Amino acid sequence: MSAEKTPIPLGSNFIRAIVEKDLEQGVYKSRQWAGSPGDATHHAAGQPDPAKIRTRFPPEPNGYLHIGHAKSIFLNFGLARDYGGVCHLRFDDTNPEKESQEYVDSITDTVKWLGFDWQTPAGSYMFFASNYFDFMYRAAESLIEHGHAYVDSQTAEEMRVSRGTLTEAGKNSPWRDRTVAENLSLFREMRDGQHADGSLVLRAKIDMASANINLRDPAVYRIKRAHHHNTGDTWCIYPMYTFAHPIEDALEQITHSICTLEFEDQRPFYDWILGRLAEAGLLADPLPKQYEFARLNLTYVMLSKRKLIELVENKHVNGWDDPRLPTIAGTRRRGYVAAGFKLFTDRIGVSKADSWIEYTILEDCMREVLNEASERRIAVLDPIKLVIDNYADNQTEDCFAPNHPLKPELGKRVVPLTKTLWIEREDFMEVPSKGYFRLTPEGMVRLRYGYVVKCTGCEKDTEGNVTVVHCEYLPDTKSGTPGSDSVKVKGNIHWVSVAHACAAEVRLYDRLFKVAHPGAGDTDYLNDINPESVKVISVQLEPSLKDAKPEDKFQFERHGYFVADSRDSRSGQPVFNRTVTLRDAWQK
RNA sequence: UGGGGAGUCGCCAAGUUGGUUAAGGCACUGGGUUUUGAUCCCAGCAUCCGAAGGUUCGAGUCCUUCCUCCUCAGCCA
Repeated sequence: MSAEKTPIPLGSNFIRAIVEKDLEQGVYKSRQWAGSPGDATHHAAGQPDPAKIRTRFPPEPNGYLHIGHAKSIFLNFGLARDYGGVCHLRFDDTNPEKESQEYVDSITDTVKWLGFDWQTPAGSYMFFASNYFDFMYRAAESLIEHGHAYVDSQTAEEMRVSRGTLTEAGKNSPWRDRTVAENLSLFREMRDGQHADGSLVLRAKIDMASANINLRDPAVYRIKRAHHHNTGDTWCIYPMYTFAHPIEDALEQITHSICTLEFEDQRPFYDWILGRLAEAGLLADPLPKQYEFARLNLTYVMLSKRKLIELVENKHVNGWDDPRLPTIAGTRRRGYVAAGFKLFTDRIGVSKADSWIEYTILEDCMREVLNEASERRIAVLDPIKLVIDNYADNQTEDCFAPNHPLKPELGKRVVPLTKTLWIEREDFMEVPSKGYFRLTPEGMVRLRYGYVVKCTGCEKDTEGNVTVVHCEYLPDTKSGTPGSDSVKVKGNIHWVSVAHACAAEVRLYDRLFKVAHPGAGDTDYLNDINPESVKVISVQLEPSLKDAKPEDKFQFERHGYFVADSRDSRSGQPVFNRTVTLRDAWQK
């Protein structure tokens, strides 16, 4: 082999580099897997883990997944797929007040739709943090027994004050030195419901003077009488995320625990918990490691979970699957496709730099896969009549339109031509602007898949609006016949026979926000909502579109990609949503 | 003013232990093909890596100082 530089693989990023290095050094070789999550003894009785690495996608079921989650899903599932590993879908359900089965269902739907499955020949990899509550409780007692945790009787407010500030150390709680026995019995009383919500809290005993505020004796268990969607009323104490998460990862033998940047400060605590539990023999090396990457920011889009909930609950949009929303459910209804999200995540990469991705990148990704995948159809969105004056009144003629210009194997369909057609209002200009090459008085244009026609004039209403355009066709120019292109024209317009057209509703969607960074500074993001984010219009479709089924996707030639709405389409009466326009070098 | 991060072309983003012409994608600009002003093809597009010093034969990569941005003070995740 020569000493050439090896080419950088496409999609290389710092996390893949870490995984490759770990694999090369055999860091995780000694891991055991017992077939299900569990503690050190559980896995010790298992087999060497057939999965080279384990990652996880750990959503809290308190909302719908959005485009930012798609980035994380492709990262985690993609890593597992590419390196002979497995990715767990794990519901991080440690706060019963915010979580629900509805959200669990929407999340599983979304993950499946994006193309991933936790059902494998080796078993199911869907887990719930709440199924580990028993172990977590045991881990908490272990911490107490080893002097690493104590029950604090301070109020939340007292705790806040004694935590100190960013620049001043905190003060020890007066309850910090309770004996192990006292802590243990108090903690058991907490579990047994003998204390009021919020009256006591279990805290890790680390260092109230730490420069890292997250290490100033963080809370690990709180009393909260709430019904849990999975464990019901079994518990009245629940673990905090910072305590629970590393444990969830360890029980599942996760190797690479990937999260977003805001958890970076939490990593020392993540390692601290795991270290203490390993010392106690509850967990075994090698322990999971946490890595952080920059979350997705998209221009013109709101990806804050809290604000998304607000938009839905305050009816600024129509539900979680409103096609203007960046939820996966919304984008799906808009006509976005999983392959487009895959392309998108590959294209934007993964790094630790805060960045804003231009929304057009996502749109381009959708165009790219939709162009390849979608059959073409004709739709006139802003119809005016075109009358071919020299065409026989009652004649109907078949024209043949290819279903996909790049895929002749997809065949052709018949579109009927008659004397009176619908054409786009914008395809005729009485006084053409510079460079315009569609229909103009005296001008010639081809009726796509039909004849070349010569404009002869137009009719207008009293306000001067064009109502009907007149033309004459050139009989020897029919598409597909010999010599049809003897007359060269630059313009090419689409049309639908008035007698055959199917009238339908189309929703033209635009961005939900009119500014690149909604709510930037201290402004209210609600003021940045685009009042024209949706326009409902009545259109004329070619006859074959009448039978479109919900979620059928097409390219409406010269317009863009459209999808039959999954909620409002009826048999024989489809409603279409515009997914994204075609690129247009003429306008815009 | 504490801790933890990040700064490479308009937007992303590769850049192993310093090694000689700074990947790639998107956008953009030219040109070609085209019965979608679409697609596709071809070409161009950072003497420069937040700034200033320094070490070195050689620095985006090492050292020093500085600047900017993000993030942390929930019994949320």
